[in-house]
Amino acid sequence: MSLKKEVTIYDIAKSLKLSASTVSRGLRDHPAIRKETVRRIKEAAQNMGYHQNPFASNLRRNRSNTIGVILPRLDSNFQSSVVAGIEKRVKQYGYNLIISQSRESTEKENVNISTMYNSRVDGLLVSLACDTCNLSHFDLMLRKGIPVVLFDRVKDHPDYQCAKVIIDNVKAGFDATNHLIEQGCRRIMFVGDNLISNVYADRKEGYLQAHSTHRIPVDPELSYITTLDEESGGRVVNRLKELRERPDGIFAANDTSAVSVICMLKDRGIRVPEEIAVVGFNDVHISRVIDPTLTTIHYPGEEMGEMAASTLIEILDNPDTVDIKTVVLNHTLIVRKSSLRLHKQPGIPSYHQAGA
Amino acid sequence: MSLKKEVTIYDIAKSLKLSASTVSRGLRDHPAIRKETVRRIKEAAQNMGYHQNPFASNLRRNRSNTIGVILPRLDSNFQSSVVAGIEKRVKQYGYNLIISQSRESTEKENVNISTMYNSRVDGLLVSLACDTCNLSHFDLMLRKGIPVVLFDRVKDHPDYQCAKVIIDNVKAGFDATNHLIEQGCRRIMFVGDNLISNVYADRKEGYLQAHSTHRIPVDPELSYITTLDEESGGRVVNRLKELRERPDGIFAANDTSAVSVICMLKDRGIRVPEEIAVVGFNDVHISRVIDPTLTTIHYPGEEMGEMAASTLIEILDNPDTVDIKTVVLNHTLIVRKSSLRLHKQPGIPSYHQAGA
DNA sequence: ATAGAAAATGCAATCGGTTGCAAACATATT
DNA sequence: AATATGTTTGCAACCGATTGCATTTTCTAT
Repeated sequence: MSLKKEVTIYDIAKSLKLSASTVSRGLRDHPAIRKETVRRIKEAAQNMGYHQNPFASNLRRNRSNTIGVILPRLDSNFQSSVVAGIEKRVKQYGYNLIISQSRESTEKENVNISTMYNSRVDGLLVSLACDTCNLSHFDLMLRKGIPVVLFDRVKDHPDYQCAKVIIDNVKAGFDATNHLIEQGCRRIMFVGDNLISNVYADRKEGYLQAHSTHRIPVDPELSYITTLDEESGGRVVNRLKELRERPDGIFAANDTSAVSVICMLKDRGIRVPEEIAVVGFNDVHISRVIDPTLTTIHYPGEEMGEMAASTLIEILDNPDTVDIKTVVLNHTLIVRKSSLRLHKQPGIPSYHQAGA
Repeated sequence: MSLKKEVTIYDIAKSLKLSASTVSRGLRDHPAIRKETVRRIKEAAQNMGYHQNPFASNLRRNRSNTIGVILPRLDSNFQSSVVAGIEKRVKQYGYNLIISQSRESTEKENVNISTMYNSRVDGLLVSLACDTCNLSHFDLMLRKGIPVVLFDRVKDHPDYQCAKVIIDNVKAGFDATNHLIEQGCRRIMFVGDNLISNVYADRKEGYLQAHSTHRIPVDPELSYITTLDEESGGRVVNRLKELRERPDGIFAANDTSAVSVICMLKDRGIRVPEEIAVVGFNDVHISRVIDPTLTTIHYPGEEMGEMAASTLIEILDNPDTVDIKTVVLNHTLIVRKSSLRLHKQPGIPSYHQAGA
């Protein structure tokens, strides 16, 4: 297929009457090579159009310079901005990225791990599938000492420590629910996905804690678990009919669901926030566009991606000295119209725009 | 770092008292190897936990089994669903994926191409940055015979044929504009991004053609070029004030912009669609959620990704016999409320839900 | 039983860098 | 001038799989 042969370090060596080792070292700025020689080598490489062959290099060094990413889905607003952040940071440090989606299935996750393993990734960045209940399928990696950094959807491994980048979902769930309570809601529905996932379990925990802080009893009937997709609103609204008493607030654990809920409530002629106040989670673009605009928890996807990537790269660069940490990023409650039932109070702005 | 050494074909060979060549051939089902031997080899490989070392293999075969993807941004609804489609198809055929974003800059695009070249990708899938006006930075790849498949945002190369996967943007622009005209609009504003990009230029061409078909004069003042981001609505609405006569319809060349426009129009108390009808492009989720729901052009992102990947893989598998083709996917006009100014006519449903 | 063909396996070179260690060269010290 | 010390460079053995060609084994036909 290709006509021209690739230029190799041997070609450079020959043209400069040096050995391949010297060229190899020169190109990587090895201190033992004289500066002048390094200059000549790099100049020749430039002129001859040399490109390092990563396979040869990786084969010898037993390293791939590649980081693998496994996440539930790429076609999600939030997750793709995380990937954008990862890509940005990883490129900065000269790593490559290979990406695959688990489509929320532990089984596919497992297949992806094998693929990543076979591609000899140096490290892994993972946000777990919804129904992943333990990390045993990562043992293959972990036993080999390949670092795994988890972000957003995380779990603990009984034997290995993994670095994590998360937000405080309990606190965030608390903030969301607390806000609804302060707005006068007393029967608040929680809409979450699979509680195996830390994000939903923790958000629910925060929901419960807010109730107990305010000494408001929790009606277990008001917790509703369902796939938080674009159609979830219909299911939530149907569920309302089955309840003995209608809720006056809904805390949905993601914006997609919250938005869908608002649409369906409006469809049924239920006023938001007057009859039912709604709070979502994620602060994706759509929450600023829906009418009424959606009160939600903001957390920084791109930053989370960058942080996860930095954390992994730090581990790769200092495999022995670095300590495995958990980074907790800040979240913010963004109050918009979907939850505002009180008149504005002086000094308390009723409407915040999301930062940046 | 890693404790256990990897199992190699030499280990398998030793345990079976065969040569490494036979093992290598056996694992790849070479016809010269006796079936029984193949079975034994594969069994041993399985038991010993053998994983092929792709670097050794790639080094020798001068192939990477990796496909590179370059696109403007990952954190876009549409583009991430394209990637989802690519990922799905590429995995099916046993290829790896490396992904990078140009962030709409030709310069970054160029850097990405170099990186991809250095990683020795077997082929490239590209959606061009907005300001990319020619394909000369791909010469490095093309001269080496590395196939490049373009999707969505495409261009022609004077010397090399590249396969393409697109929609008929002229026709789509026509459909959108034609619909507005049929709804009674006579002064239709076109909002597009950089006309260097085929997608915007073609959509505008369709806009013009629709006018000429209906013998409606086009007021050049009504074409407005701006970055089609989440803030574009403000700029569009400001622009309205500068016009001698206000438009009665707006065709925005993507949904993000159309949605932003609707929000800003509502803000100013201008009724949609009664005073100004709006049509968008892409049919992203948000267009079903905004009030009024957005009339838009639907086109299949995931399918486009799958198609682009299939096309590339076909070229890779038959480098000599395959012919370089352009695949044109279907688009559909999805009529929703943002453009509906006429009373419903019997037999013509006024509201379509997007398929699937 | 045996030549000749066909099938199965092995040898050894190769892909292109990397790296421990030895060798060559340069400079400093006495 | 000779020794010691430091600086540069080269040798050669890898890393693990692939592949053209030679060799061995097995099968077929006479």
